[in-house]
Amino acid sequence: MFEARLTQGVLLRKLLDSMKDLVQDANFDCSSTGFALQAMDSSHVSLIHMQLRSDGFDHFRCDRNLSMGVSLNNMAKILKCMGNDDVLTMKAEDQGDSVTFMFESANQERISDFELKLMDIDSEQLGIPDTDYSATVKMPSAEFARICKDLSTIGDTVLIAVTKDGVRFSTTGDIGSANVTVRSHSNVDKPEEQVVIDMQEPVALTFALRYLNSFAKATPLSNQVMISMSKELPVVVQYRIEDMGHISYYLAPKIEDEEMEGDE
Amino acid sequence: MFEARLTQGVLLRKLLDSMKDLVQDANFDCSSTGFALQAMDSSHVSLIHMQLRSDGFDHFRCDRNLSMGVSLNNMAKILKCMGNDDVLTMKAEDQGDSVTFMFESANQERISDFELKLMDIDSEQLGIPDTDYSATVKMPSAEFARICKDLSTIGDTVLIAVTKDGVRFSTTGDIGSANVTVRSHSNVDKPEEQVVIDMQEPVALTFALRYLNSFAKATPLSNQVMISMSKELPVVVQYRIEDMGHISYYLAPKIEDEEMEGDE
DNA sequence: TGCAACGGCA
DNA sequence: TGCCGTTGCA
Repeated sequence: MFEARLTQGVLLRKLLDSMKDLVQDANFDCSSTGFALQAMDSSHVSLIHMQLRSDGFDHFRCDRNLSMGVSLNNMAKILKCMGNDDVLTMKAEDQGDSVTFMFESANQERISDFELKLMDIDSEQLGIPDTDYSATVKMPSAEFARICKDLSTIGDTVLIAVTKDGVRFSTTGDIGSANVTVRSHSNVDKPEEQVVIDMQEPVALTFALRYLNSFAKATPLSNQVMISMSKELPVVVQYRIEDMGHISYYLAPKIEDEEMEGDE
Repeated sequence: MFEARLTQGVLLRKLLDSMKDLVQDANFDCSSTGFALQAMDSSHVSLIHMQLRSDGFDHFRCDRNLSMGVSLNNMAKILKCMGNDDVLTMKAEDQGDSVTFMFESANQERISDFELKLMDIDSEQLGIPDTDYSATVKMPSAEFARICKDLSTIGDTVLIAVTKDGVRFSTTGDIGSANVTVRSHSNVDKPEEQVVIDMQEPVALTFALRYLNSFAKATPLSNQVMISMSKELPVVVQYRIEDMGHISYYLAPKIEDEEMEGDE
């Protein structure tokens, strides 16, 4: 059987809120390693990969590898019924057709359990190559979200250009154009505000803002986001979940990079 | 060229938010005097006149008079991308077809520039006669906004009647009628709450609440509003922008003044 | 479905 | 007083 206890149950709710708009149904893979999910979004353009390591849970038991197919929307609905400070326990039998979510309020005054039916879902598990990226930008997640949202009022795509000093987000649309430049900088007092650029060589790639805005739904999970890019490869937008794992989004670049690269 | 720097960039955003619902497209007139706009609303019923003096800017340069035609909606969209504490710089070439808005975050960590295409807009510049008004009421802008909003749930028009002691706002509709009377009073400790009436002779005029409610969008610009009236002349609803200028709205009275004047 | 105003909390 | 979370509207 599978049983996992998470004191910060709210984490799983945030995870579901950050995935359910992109993916309808998906398999959660439970193993002794942890609790993971990998899925393409409904339009088969972007890929989500989420992983919570077993040692991040307060209790974790998984006798046999288990693949639980769920409707992310319905699972999110159930997790909305959890109190903000509730402790979450998930349980599933090896041959069962459902998963149970138990919520315990901090003082045990209220205990709820919700059972969600499982579904059979075909899933192609894609191998994600472990790439050395040309450039990685670590920046405040809220700032990244804000930039993507702002630029979507002007255009549909964004050119992300990384140089060693900073990262520039640019777009063009009917009403005009926009550039937002964020400079690399550290602040010892406020590490959550730092912008760190780790660059082997400059990269500039164009992406559909629509997807980046969906990825930014994960902002509540971490106050920093890591954006990794290499020429002609999908960008990785990763939010680390402290002491537990991460959620990462992959999105292939648009082709017109070079054309736009010279724009101002 | 034209270049103007405003530390409180948020002021311009508030100005646009207060105009964009009334006017689609308009010309901003830049001159050594300052940055101004005058336009009729789309239904040609009311008039907006906004003026920011050059000395209110932190830097102001305008080599030649320039008339920049913009879509207020698009300009407002761009200004929404500005951070609340950002410093704003506007730039336009004399013969250019665009204006650039640059936003600098307080610590220069983030610099954005947005380019907005200019448009050719016919504008009849109306002369606004410098009238001595029969009565001027200065009152808290939030209170004026609240009264107009409240009265519009009852009726479509408001009779504003000024006597030396106070100002009465009255309306009538299908479900009943309403009067709100605000008394003149000063409070040395809280000047922003004072109601000052400067009256040569009593005035009572009727206006469409719909427009007053639009004017009240300027409430965030100032905590006081000045309402000036003379018999049979358009009312002026003016919000002062500290150390910089003002935005004023003009609206002609309805004709049925005398009929309603006796109403209670 | 996404944004804006409002109210509650820190 | 400022920020966040929620709710209501477009």
